[in-house]
Amino acid sequence: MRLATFNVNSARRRVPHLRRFLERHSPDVVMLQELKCRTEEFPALEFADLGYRAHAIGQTGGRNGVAVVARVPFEVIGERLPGEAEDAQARWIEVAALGMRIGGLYLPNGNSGGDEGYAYKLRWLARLRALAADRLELGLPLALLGDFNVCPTEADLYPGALPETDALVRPESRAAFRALLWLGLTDALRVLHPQDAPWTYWDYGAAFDTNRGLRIDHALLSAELAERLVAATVDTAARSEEQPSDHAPVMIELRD
DNA sequence: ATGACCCCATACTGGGGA
Repeated sequence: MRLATFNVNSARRRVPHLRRFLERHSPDVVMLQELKCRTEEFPALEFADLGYRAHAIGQTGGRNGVAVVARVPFEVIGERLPGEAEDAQARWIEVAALGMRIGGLYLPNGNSGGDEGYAYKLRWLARLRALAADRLELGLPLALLGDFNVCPTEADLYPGALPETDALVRPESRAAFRALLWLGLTDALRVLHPQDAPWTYWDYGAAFDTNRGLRIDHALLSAELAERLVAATVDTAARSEEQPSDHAPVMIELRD
């Protein structure tokens, strides 16, 4: 079975790209981020003829937004990350599918909004860790897929691509990411490509042609799923198309 | 970092992204 995550940077603009991705790889479940539309504006019917059903969590104002697109049955478990009252930002979706629990997430960037913007990012990471710990305690096979907005190590960005003060590489961001791994989660792309894990994001402009990117979209797997992991890839074809997202899809394959 | 991106919206300029 194949699971994927794709930050589309506008769901409506990226319908052709997502359709081509679905046709190329036939993933069973795809978690989307940065819909940049309201729930009712998500183009769910654009994928129905390919056999996919969708559930979107949009947001007013053209910000954030996450969704699941799947060709297998799924149940939506949650639409907001627990732990913070009145969090209006659409950054989390949890589904039950294929006998596992799948979290789709769009972590706050943390570079805007000053100190409070970065504090919100760190709180979000702590809330994510608490949720993951709970699901693991229940014994649920868990996959966390999404745009984490964290380069876990210096190997996860083109040298000098970001200043040391950037919220994607700051020590507190990386420590919070490691704290997720300490729960027993496996970074799928890194474990299968220990020396040469590919980027998942390239800034618009010359970054893709010169391959100066970042690895910020991740698939973290609980132990039983990591034992079934046979492939983890970045679909760079999606990034090389016309009018692409600045992210490429990350896909993992698990033994049935 | 953003003249040299892109996307959205209380739009013809500004905020957010990473």
